[in-house]
Amino acid sequence: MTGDSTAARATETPAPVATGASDPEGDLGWHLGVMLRAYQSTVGVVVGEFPHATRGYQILGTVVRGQEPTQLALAARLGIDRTVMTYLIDDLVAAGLVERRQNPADRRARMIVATEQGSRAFEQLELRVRATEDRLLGALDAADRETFRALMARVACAVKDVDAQTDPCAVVTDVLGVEAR
Amino acid sequence: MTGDSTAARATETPAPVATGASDPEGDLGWHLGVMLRAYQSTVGVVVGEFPHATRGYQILGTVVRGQEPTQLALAARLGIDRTVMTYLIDDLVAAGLVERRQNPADRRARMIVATEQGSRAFEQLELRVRATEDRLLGALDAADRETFRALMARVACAVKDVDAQTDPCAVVTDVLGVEAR
DNA sequence: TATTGTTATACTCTATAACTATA
DNA sequence: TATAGTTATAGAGTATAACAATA
Repeated sequence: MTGDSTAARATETPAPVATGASDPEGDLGWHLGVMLRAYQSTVGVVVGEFPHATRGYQILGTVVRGQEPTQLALAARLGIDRTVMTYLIDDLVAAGLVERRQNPADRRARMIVATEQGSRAFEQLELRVRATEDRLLGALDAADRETFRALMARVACAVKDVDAQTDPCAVVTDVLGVEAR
Repeated sequence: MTGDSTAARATETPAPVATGASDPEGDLGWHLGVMLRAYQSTVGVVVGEFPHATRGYQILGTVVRGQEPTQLALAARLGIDRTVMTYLIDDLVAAGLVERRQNPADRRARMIVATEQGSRAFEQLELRVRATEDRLLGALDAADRETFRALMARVACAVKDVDAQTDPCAVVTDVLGVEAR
């Protein structure tokens, strides 16, 4: 539907093209929004069977990888309020995907670990999610896609560092090594 | 439900690094979330004087550039519900940044145009926003940053096309339904 | 006293539906 | 009948504060 809206633009302003920096290419915020909405409406559907869709998937993924085992660390990493994290974990536990365990080193903190079912479910879903992500990046060929993912990772990890919430994109090394081990 | 979940994945597993695809580098959703939160907490502060921060800024930018003059088109482009757009425009009008005008061709539709004040405010803010965005991409040198922005634009525009909400990233040339590219 | 997690409350944002005025 | 916009209401999501348990 190409609406030939005649006489759209009002009388005075003659040149809609704005100053140099004003090209849409530079609208990073808009690009981010578009991508996130697309992500939610595609990946979100794929992981829709999970308690909280993309967030449940991300939590489970972090847990399966053994990163950030405590609720607070999970919340910080995923940008979720700790009071919200309680509910999310509740639902993941109810679904049998993760478990709360006591940390002998710090009895205040709960360690979140994936159940067998949770690990399997995540493994299966992850492939589909990756495929969906790739389709999301369909405008790029394989090489550009990898470049994009790498640049994205660098940016996100640096940002994470700036925020100083938790460790940056440190590769997973050891789970319980926070205190013991 | 719970209870007899047998030894979920406890201390036995020494290698938390998961299967091939499971490296954090590939977690596009997490990267997107990190970036968006960083965007909101940096650019959002810069444009904090605007009625609705980043969204007000994005709306005003779209209007200043002469894209999507009607509220519905604005809403579709920015992924905002049309009932929400009413309030947002209300506040932008109250702030003297934009105006609602009658479209003589279709008296149902309102055309949103930027006021002088709005255009000036946006021009000034855009420079600061761009600078903030660049700081957000600080992990990348100038060349990588441009590459990233370009790839991002390609992805977002293709996604937009898939969603078929409105026209894709047509370069702004003319408001009157001239399609670029 | 500070921290982790939980709960309850309140607030913000968004979606749903109904209504108007135009087409 | 369908579309653009507005308004009102309800819902989901989120943050704030108070609390208990532990450090």
